[in-house]
Amino acid sequence: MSKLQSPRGTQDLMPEDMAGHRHVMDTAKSCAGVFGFEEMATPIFEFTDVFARPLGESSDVVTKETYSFTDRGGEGLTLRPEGTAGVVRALISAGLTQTLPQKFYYQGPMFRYERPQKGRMRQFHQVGVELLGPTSPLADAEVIALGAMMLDRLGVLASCALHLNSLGDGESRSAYRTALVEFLSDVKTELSEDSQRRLETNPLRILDSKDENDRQLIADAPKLGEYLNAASSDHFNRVAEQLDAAGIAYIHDAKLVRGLDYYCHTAFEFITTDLGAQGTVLGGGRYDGLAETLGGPNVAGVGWAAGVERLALLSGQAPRLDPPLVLIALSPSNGADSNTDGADGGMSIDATLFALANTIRNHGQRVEMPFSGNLGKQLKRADKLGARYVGILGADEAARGVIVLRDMQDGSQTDIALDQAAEHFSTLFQS
RNA sequence: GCGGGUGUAGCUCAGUUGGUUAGAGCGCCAGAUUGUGGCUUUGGAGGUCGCCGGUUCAAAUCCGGUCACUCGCCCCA
Repeated sequence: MSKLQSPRGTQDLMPEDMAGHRHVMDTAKSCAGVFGFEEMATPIFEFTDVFARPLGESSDVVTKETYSFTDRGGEGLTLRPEGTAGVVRALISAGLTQTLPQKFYYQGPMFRYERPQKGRMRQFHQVGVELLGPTSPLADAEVIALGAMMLDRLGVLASCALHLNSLGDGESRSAYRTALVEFLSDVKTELSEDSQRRLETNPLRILDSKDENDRQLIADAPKLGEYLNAASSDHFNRVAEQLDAAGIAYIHDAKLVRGLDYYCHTAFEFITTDLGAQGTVLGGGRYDGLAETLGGPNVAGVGWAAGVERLALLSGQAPRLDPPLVLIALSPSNGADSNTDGADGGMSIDATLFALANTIRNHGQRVEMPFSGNLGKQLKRADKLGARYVGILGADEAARGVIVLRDMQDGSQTDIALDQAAEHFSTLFQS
């Protein structure tokens, strides 16, 4: 439409959009706080290696979707495509691996060069939590419970299903991977084009192929669950046990896999049917090997990230500004019947009103002062702002030392003594 | 990266087999009401029909390209 548009896959967050984002972020932060997760932030760009190694050199996110560049000093940098790698890097950088566990909440923009769709942007926003240190299944359950609480507070949990699976530890996973590749290689030519490619790059991904023929072939494939070693299946069972105890419903989804290489054991996604193809609203899992991959000590971790845009789309109306008190000044130029600059030595009407507004604002109440217009126009403005009460001050009232308080609902007006106006107006909004 | 759909006023959309001044509702501005909002009523502003090119006496309408949005695939939050 206009020639001046934001780059593809980006969007301006105008107040009504921002209100939705803010609501999601505030809700996430407060839920995280209840669980003891404190907010932190990492840079929006990192050395490219921070993402390339842990996410998988061959993963799509790294090979085709990053915004990477060389800065003026010759450093290879990448705009973060996700949050976990940066958080773990920061943990190591700060030496916090000595004082575990650590619980972090974060929020901010991520960048992936993808074809935009509803709920999928090139610059998008995530909220996320990371619990670093514990290997216990309790940690997995705690993190999932936190996610469920947030979704519930946002009113979207009811339309989501929690899918849960175990990818097993490294040993289990590579054993299964070998078995799966062996099985699928025999029927390779029958697989869809995409899946034939995935057989090379990320065979586990074939499990959640949407191709009907693929699905039939997969039905007879070896199951991941059968390849879990004792430690892995025990871990999974204990996570499930905790969720049961907490009354959190889930679906054991043997086909649920993760796109990023660093995941092991628990993998989970909250999926909705209300967003078309972009149904995953919150996803995460355990990533015990990540810290070591980055070159740090062996630190276990589990966490998730949720898409702010997607949650905002689902969670409906977000709170906006409170209704204001509107103060209207009438000066000669807009209809008053005498001058305003304090012939009796007092303050002008504008100044009186401005001082009053400041006092009430200091009490935390929103006050709006229309900048111009006659009384009718200013009242119209007040109505549009959603004001319940309006204060009107003209030369008449100033001379009598009062201000008119108008109730916009029933149209009634009363005089309030000017020297008691601040207190009176403030109490109007305390209910 | 691949395939389908859609681009007309600030917003939601009409616009006939190509035909002369491109419309509606909502919103916006102003008047009726120069110290009283909503409701009503009257009037007004606002469009190079996404952009570029082609066909034609004539293009919002047909054709090609391009950009954007959108749905699906891919990928993922």
